[in-house]
Amino acid sequence: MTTKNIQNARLRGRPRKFDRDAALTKAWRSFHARGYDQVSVADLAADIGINPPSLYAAFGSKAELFDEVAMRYASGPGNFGGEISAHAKSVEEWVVGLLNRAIEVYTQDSECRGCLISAHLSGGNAAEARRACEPLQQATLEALTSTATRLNHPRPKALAHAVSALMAGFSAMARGGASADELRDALVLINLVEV
Amino acid sequence: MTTKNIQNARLRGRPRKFDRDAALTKAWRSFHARGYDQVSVADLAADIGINPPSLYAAFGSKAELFDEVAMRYASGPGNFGGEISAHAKSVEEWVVGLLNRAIEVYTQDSECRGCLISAHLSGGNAAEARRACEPLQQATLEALTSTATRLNHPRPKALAHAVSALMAGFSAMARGGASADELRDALVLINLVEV
DNA sequence: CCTTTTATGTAGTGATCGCTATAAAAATTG
DNA sequence: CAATTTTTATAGCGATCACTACATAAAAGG
Repeated sequence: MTTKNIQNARLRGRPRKFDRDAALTKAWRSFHARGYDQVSVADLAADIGINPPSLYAAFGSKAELFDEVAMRYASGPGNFGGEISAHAKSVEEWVVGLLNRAIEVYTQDSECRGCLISAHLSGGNAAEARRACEPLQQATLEALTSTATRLNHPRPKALAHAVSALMAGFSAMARGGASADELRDALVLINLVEV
Repeated sequence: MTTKNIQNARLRGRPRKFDRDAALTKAWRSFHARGYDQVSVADLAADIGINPPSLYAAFGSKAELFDEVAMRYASGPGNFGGEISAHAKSVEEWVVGLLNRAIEVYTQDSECRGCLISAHLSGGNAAEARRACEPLQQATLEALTSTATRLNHPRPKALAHAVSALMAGFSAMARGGASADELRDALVLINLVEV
């Protein structure tokens, strides 16, 4: 490590023509909207406004690009539960807040509906896409269990599975075209009991 | 219609080498296990034990084969809710019976987990597969609404959406590897209120 | 200036995709 | 038997896939 990898360190060669971060956002939207298998490398390159060799130089491969997109999503827009979980004072407040927020997030963008991770795990996508999403889904399940434990729920793992199932269900419904109102109407009928 | 299309009427040409019904079952298992996009026509033909031209002669195209598989599934193993809905005497009995049965069905076959229809709607599968599943999912939602109405639930559409979301969630969890016990433990924490 | 380094655009690679042209095989019909 | 009908297997179609070899362009270092 003789040369520092500081963000704005001027690199030697020809400067990159495109913004790597904006490219990741474009790729994310395509993957989220259509799914890993339905987005070709040519599609991605065209969306970003570059040619395939530039995409490979910047991201390695389609699978590695998806890895990066999925991790970015999981710690960004897909992590809406983090703050809610951290501030919740009771199981009821937590679960109601989380599920209502999920409904909002899953329906607010008409192109990118539902959860990117859930969609790529439950559907029939390529093995490399599922492999990228599995640890992220596992981390979410562990975070839910941890919060349920902190809030003194008697069965934290079962509650985490219940919340996870509901979020996956809302994601699937949202991707199938259900509106936020329809999902909210459904949610008010669902109670998660404490024993 | 001079010649009757009776099932066992001897047809003229060379007899078919394979059993069409057994072929549909093989195709169903492949589509269910791996998803429409991950199963090639060559895969299907090899599973059935025939060559691609025989598959096209019998089923028309990959999309039409999937159509037939999906409709067969929706009126067969995917229709486990029909009997439960017909016999239920109360909303609670109905919903609990339906969801427990869904957990069984979605986890009993280690290769074909979850719901074929839900998986192809929520994931990123080809447009032709989604198009085949949409009316089947819609029919299920209408059947749920109808039963909720018959059982005098005050908000039948909302309850149908809630039950549908839970089933889609269990399907996604099952496809992600959740066990029947984990899903049952989650289910006992979920109550669907009547108002 | 020249060298080095990195990114770029053109133009492909081999593999696989869904699908089919063609002719032989296997049955019924007359 | 020959004619007709349908299925079969072989072989390969054009299109698209993820990916890359190659030469050039654009920057920094010396």
